[in-house]
Amino acid sequence: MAALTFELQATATGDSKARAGRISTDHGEIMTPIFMPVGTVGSVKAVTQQQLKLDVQAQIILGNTYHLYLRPGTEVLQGAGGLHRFNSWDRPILTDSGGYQVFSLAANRKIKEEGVMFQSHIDGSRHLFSPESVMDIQRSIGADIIMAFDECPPYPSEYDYAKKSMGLTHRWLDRCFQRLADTPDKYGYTQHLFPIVQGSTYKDLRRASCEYIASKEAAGNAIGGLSVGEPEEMMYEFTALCAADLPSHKPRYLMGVGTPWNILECIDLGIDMFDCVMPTRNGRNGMLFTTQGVINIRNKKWASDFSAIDPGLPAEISQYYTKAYLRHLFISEELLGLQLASIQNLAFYLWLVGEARKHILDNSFVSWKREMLDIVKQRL
RNA sequence: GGGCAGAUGGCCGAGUGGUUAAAGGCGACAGACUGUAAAUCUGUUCUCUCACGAGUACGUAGGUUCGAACCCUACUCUGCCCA
Repeated sequence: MAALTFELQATATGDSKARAGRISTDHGEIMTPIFMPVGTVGSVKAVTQQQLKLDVQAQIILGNTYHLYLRPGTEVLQGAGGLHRFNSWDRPILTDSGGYQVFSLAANRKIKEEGVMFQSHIDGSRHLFSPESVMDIQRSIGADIIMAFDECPPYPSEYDYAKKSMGLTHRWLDRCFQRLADTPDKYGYTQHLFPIVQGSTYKDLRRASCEYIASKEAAGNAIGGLSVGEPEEMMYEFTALCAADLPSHKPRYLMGVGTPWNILECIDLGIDMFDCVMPTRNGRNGMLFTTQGVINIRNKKWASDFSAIDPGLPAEISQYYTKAYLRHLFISEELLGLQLASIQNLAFYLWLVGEARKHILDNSFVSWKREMLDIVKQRL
């Protein structure tokens, strides 16, 4: 079937590097810039697939190799005919490789040249993740876009460690490409590997990594190892550096970012794809992102606020339910609260990137972004 | 009418002579969360003070003691049992 293609539709003028584009996959199109809801274990927590389509307007969602490998396991996923059929999501899917778990499960793993020995967070059992096994697992999951197996070094990292880690990520990348070339697509559509730039917070390493990654001429390129605790300005600095060094005719994916203002800034720097747990996790913890600003819905001030959750957002639930009711749901630990907050936040994120796209297309991105930043950062 | 048990901070509940403004839980009030080990985690929660610190507080009133939430007496209230 068709290859993954990227059509660059517009680029902002002046200092802005923002662009609008269209990614075509065998499961449909993705209009960029885009935010991708995270559905680690094959489920965007607390949100149904119907809600993702109708309320959130999600175009592509994520899954995670490490988590899906542990549960339900590749046998079940293959039996289902891949993750799309398993979770009934017929639009594009991207799977992260487990590289982030090398970082977040640091206490339970050991990194070697061959790969990473993981101890399952579920039952403590030991598993080896190698570039080859991770490609095989992602073949079984069947995502449209699959990520290279990388090491995401912590911040801060010593130069020597960052350099060695980057080298390892690059060698693993070669093995990922090789394995992918050696194995067929399983479900009749094409899977595309995105390599990941590393190099921690060292400019020469980041440049070298970008050069190496770009030389692979992959369908799209990702920037990893950022938003792991470094100052926000530093994250922007390295995003700018990497975005400038990665090819402009391929989508650029900034992994794990971020807040609404992070996303606006990074769109400005030339990023096309984002993912982050923030809208869902923070939503479940009572933090709402709205077109008016940020709300902690558990705060007493909302107890008798009968205005809509977010009057400025087109999503139905944002209009239909009130802040006071949503607060009540949170205080009462009603599950519906988790669902409404998650949908609100995701719908807001998708609205935000959609608006950004509109303003890039009609060449008004820069002034719109400036106004939007102030609103979106505001604490209500 | 008699017997027994009990009364602790918004609530539940530990404490039975000094290191107790009083454990713990709940509730309440804030904060954190960035390729998800997260419907999670952290902090505050008698009054006054930015703080140091001071003042009040373990049913009520009195007493013993250098010192009492803790011991004694009376009273009030609550629960259970017997009439």
